[in-house]
Amino acid sequence: MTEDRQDTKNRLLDAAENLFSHKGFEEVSIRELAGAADVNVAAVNYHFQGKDNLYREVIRRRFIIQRDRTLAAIGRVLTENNGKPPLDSLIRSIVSLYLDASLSPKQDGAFLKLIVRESHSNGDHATPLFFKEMVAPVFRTFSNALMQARPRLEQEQVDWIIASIIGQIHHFIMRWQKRQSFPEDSEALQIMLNAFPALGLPVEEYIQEVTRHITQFSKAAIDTLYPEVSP
Amino acid sequence: MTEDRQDTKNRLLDAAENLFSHKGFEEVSIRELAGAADVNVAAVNYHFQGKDNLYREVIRRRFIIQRDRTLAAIGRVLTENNGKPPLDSLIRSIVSLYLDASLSPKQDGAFLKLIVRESHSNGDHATPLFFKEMVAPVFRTFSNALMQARPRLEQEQVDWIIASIIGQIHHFIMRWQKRQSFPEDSEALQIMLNAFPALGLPVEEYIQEVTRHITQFSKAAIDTLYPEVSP
DNA sequence: TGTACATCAGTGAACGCGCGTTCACTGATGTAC
DNA sequence: TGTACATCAGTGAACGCGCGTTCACTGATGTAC
Repeated sequence: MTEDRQDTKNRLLDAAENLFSHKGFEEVSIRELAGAADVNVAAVNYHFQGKDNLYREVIRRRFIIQRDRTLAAIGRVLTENNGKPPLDSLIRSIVSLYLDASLSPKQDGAFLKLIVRESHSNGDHATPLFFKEMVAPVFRTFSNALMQARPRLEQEQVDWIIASIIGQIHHFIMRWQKRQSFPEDSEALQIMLNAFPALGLPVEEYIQEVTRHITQFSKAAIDTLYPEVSP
Repeated sequence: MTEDRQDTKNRLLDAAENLFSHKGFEEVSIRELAGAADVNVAAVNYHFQGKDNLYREVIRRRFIIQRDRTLAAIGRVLTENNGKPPLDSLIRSIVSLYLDASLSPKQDGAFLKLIVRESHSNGDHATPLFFKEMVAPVFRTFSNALMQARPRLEQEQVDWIIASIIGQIHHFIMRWQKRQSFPEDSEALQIMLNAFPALGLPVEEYIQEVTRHITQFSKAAIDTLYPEVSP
């Protein structure tokens, strides 16, 4: 079968997606990948001409999926509200989409951690790709939707608002990841749980609570700073 | 002189602080450190028994300085206002302190990038130290100060507010760092500047603008969500 | 004051290891005549 | 239909490299008698 002939390549892609998502680029070795895919070490270079390319291929595939989901979600909020979406629906849809894709075990791999990782890393393995295929279109669409929701907002104000929302999303994703990486009885974990008890919740409830908080916090700020009705 | 006898060790510490701040733990090799300090490779192990310990020593020294500055700054805002600080003064003091320590070239090393890095890394090189000596006391003090400023706030609400503020701070620091790491004429940089023009400002103005934004955004959210006067 | 020894900072070279990559090879499938 | 050759997925072993670390050593300073 033709599937059989592609078997090694596909198994490598699957293993790579899983391992890269959970550990990041540098922390996964080619031998580890080959082992997980039950494949020879040389296979990575045979099929992908290098570790970097395999990473890029994994990343591109997932980023495009998430980008399309994001654009679709925003589009849905727009059409459901005849082009004038409520601010909180808009924010809520994007926040829950990203948290879900990043943290939910239902998702096919916690791949969106890669976005946070990619945002913070200094590496060049996939950054240009990430900005061109993910950041640019998502920013543009989200930005436009915000201006539909609040027509008096200026572009520069929207830029700042988006930064604050994305910053919060990343931070709450990071907190969850960090929490997971701690030994269950470590002092650091105690400190973390004490400063932020929500990290003790099951993941689905954590996602809900974070979504609720970011949405209401950001909406409250926008409503107060940039009121829509003239005084 | 006794200083001469400690010369190698101090030169290593200085070089380590500089290099680790700018590149992170994994990205700095012992040979690089030794080269920068004009010292033999074996010196790191001789003086610090390993790369990890050198890293921890650098980190501890700097974190303690920054922690004490933070506690002092919050204390100052409190005493200047007789224990009832205006919310925006409180937020502004902590935001500007962190941005300054992270991004300003006036600072003795951009060492606070280490905090962002340490927050997001999965490594264990200095994390317990970081949580115990930095996160815990700063959180407690900031938390108490917020409750002085808004006595009706409950602890759980304060936890969420702090997370949102810290999340924004980290994100704007990250954006600046990421921007610096891009080649001057890259497409990714163009996309970034387009989505967030403030990154084109000189660093001092960037710090000012970010401080202004986070402060007013967060204060507006808090004022609206948790109004101090009963309706 | 002089000598013997201990202590210490610092060195140069080498070690072992894991990494990404390369190379010569196998064995099955497809194609040409 | 049968044979010769090309193409391709996949392999096993080895290569070169940079890493953190170790080891035997030097040479200056401090201490004891």
